[in-house]
This record gives sequence, structure tokens and C-alpha cells, in this order.
Amino acid sequence: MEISNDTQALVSARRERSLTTIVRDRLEQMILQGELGAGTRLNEQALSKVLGVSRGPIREAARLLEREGLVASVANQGAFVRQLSIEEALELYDLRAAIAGYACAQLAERASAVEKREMREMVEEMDRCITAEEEARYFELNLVFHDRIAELSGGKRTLELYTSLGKEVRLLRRRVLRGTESMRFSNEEHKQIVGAIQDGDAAAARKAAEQHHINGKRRWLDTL
Amino acid sequence: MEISNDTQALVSARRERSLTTIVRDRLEQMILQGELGAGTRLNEQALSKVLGVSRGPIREAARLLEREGLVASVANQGAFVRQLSIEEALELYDLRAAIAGYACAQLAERASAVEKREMREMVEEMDRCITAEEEARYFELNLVFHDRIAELSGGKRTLELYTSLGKEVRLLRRRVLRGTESMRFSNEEHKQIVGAIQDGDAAAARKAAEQHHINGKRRWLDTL
DNA sequence: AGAGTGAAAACTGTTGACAATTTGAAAACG
DNA sequence: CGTTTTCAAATTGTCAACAGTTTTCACTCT
Repeated sequence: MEISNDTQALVSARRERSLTTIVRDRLEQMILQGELGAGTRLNEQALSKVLGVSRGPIREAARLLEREGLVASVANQGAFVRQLSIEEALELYDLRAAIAGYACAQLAERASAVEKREMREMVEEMDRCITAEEEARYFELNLVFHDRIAELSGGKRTLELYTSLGKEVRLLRRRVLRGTESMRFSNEEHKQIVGAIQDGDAAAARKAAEQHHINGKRRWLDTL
Repeated sequence: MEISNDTQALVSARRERSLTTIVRDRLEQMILQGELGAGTRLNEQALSKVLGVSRGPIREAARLLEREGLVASVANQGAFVRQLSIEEALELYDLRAAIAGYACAQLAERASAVEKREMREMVEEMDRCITAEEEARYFELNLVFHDRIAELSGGKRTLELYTSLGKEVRLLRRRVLRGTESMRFSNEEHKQIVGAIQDGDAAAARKAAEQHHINGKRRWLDTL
């Protein structure tokens, strides 16, 4: 049973993190992993039984997810896992591109030597993954790489928006594993981004980051 | 007493809009109008008495505002009206600039003839406000103009983000009335934006919109 | 007088119960 | 046989009470 497991987590983490945030993370996980498919209603009773908490925290968690774009609420009908159209997904890619561009431009002006080094090393590590054909690990590092850029750019809201849009788009995109070639192209673009940041060339960094995300959009679109 | 008023709204709108969203809008209003100053705790008991609802809807509304960036929650201490630092405000201006740039670029490619005409007329109307020295009205039209652009760009999330960032920045900015000269400069920039959209020149529209927001940031910064 | 202590007050976190609404299926009707 | 009506079950919306935490403030001890 899931209950005991969650209840345990509940007890240990109690009064540090509220049940609401715990439920929020759990629901987010369930949604992003497809456990709760698009369009599914978040049945409060059922969830409260499964997660071992009352309906209050679940409702609050749903509100949090609503603003994050992962669920949509209808009055008197509850919250549903959001259904993303392709058009909406494309829009999200564009918005993410714009924000990533800004983040990289900022980073080009702000980044310290150690930060630059960190990013260089991440790209090199991804290169190793390509030659070793470790696609899953490349995928993971790629996510970390981009989130880290948003984080290092210094803006809290920038990071929030970037990761939030990333989660949102994952509603539709079932983990696109790309094949060696595609990874190689992708990482070449990473190198351009990191290179521009290293040179302190904000305009170039911005352009490279935007183009990278736009290319990502195209790659994703091609898989449909 | 406020209670009767709110209770009335409650009864009339009941089961159409949930109490949560009503409370949300009311709280948002109170925050943006400075009725609840930055750093104030949203006392659930007090608010439930004033608004005439129980604490549940208030908690949920607070969660909505949390994701919108208007309040920040601390475990076991509740929700506080967010305190925006100048650095954060500058970041918000930049993000908004990036999104506005994207929206205008989209609009340059998508806008219909009537939409172009609508925007031209808004700018002309603002011009009239300047010569008539109706600053308040100009201020109002300016807000509508930008929100309308975001709306016409077609992306739902784009509009959401743009308006959300706008509200967030208002936490700090007490309505900057700018004087005739400043309005004139501002509206000249509007003309550039509209012109580029009219020409279908996405790159120019984007650049003009971004620059306009960056200039807005500078104007705001100068008033400190 | 000032720092520490401890209980009481105020508040948030959570719950279970009740009210209102929607949904789905059986029954009534054409 | 298909359509409408009605009613019960399921579900969301709201509330008030209880549990746990933080804050306040009077009191003690040095």
C-alpha cells in the first residue's frame, strides 16, 4: 500500500514542510510521469485516501498546480490534468526560448570564472555521454544544464518561470530520446552558448540560446 | 461594514464563481491598491471575519496569489504580501520586455487588418490624451494597449505571463505619472511598435517592444 | 536591570462533517 | 423504442472545531 509509505514521509517531514507542499510535489510527479493522464480529474476523495491526508491540503495543492499550468479547474467540477494542444506547446517553447535568451545574456555579463568552468565541464560531460551512447544520462544532464543556467543568471523569477514552463511542456512531450546525431547537434549548440557566455558576449549568448530552443522545438515537432 | 457588501456579491455570484476566486480577486485588489502593504501578513482569521467567509477559501486564494508572485508563504507563519526588492523589480521589467518582444513579433506576423487598425487608433487616442494633458487616462490606455497586444498575439500563456508580471511589478511601483514630455516619448515608441507590426516586420516589432519596456524600466528607475 | 523561563494567547495546519451541485441511471412518458 | 423526468449516489464547496506551532509577555533568577 502506498498509504504507509506516504504516512511515514508525512511524519518525518511534518511541520517542516506542510502537507500541502508534499502533496503538491507528489501530484506533480504523478502528472509528469503520466500516472495521471491528460484530462484526468483529480478526484479529491480518492487522492485523499491514497495519499492519506484530508481533502484540504489536496485542494490547496491543486491550486498551486493550477497556477503552474499543470492542472485546470472548473467550478463545481474540480481540477483536471491539463490537456495541452500542439499550438500551446509551441507557444511554450517560444516563451521558454525568450526567457532562456534573457538568462544567457545576463549570465554572459555576470558569470564568474568558476561558473564558466562549471558550464564548460557540463558540456564536456555531455560530449562523453554522446560517444558512450548514454542517451538517458545525456537527457538528464541536458535538463540540469539548462536549469543551472537559469539559476546562475541570478534572477529568482527567471528560474521559476523557466522551470515552470519546462514542466508544463512535459505534459505533452513524452521524453524525446534523440539519437546520437541529434544529441551531437544539440551539444554543438550548447558549446556556442557557453562560448558566448565565456566571451562575455551577451547578444551572441542570447541569440545562441534562443536558437537552441527554437531548434529544440523543431526537433520535437519532427517527431510527431 | 464591508461584510454585507461582500456577502451580497457572494450570494449573487454563488455557484458560478467559487468563493476562492472571489476572495482571490478581492485580495489581489487590496494588495495592488496598497491596502495591504508589502510585508503584511495575511491574517486568515481577520480576513475571514472581514470578508465573511471561512478560512478555507482564504487559504486557497492565498495559494493562487502565491504562484502569481503577489504573496510568499512561510511554513507555520502563513502568507505575507511579497516584498519586492529593486533588483527583483528590474528583473521583472526585463522578463516582461522579453515576453512583450515575443508577443509583438508574433503579432507582426498574425495581425489582421482590423486589429492593426485598432492598435493605430489606440495610439492616436493616447496622442490626444497627451495634448489634452489627461495623464490619468493616458496611464489607463497605456495599460490596456499593452495587455491588448499580449492578448492579440494569440498565446494564452503569453497573455497570462505578461499580465501576471505586470501585476507583480506593481507591488513596488506606485503609479508613475510621467509628465507630458515623458508621455510623448513613450507614445513615439508605441508608434514604432505599431508601425513595425503594420509592416509585418517581426524583428523590428520585437526590438521596438523590448526597447520600449527597457526604456520604461529606466524611466521608473529615474524616479527613485 | 537584564537575560532566561515558561505558560498563555494567537495563529496556522489539518481534519471531518455538512451543504450545494453535478452526474448517471432507473423509471415514466410519448 | 427513444426521450424526458426524477431521484439517488458521487463529488465539489464550505465551514467550524481540533491539533500543533509560533509569538507574546509576565515572571523569575542572577
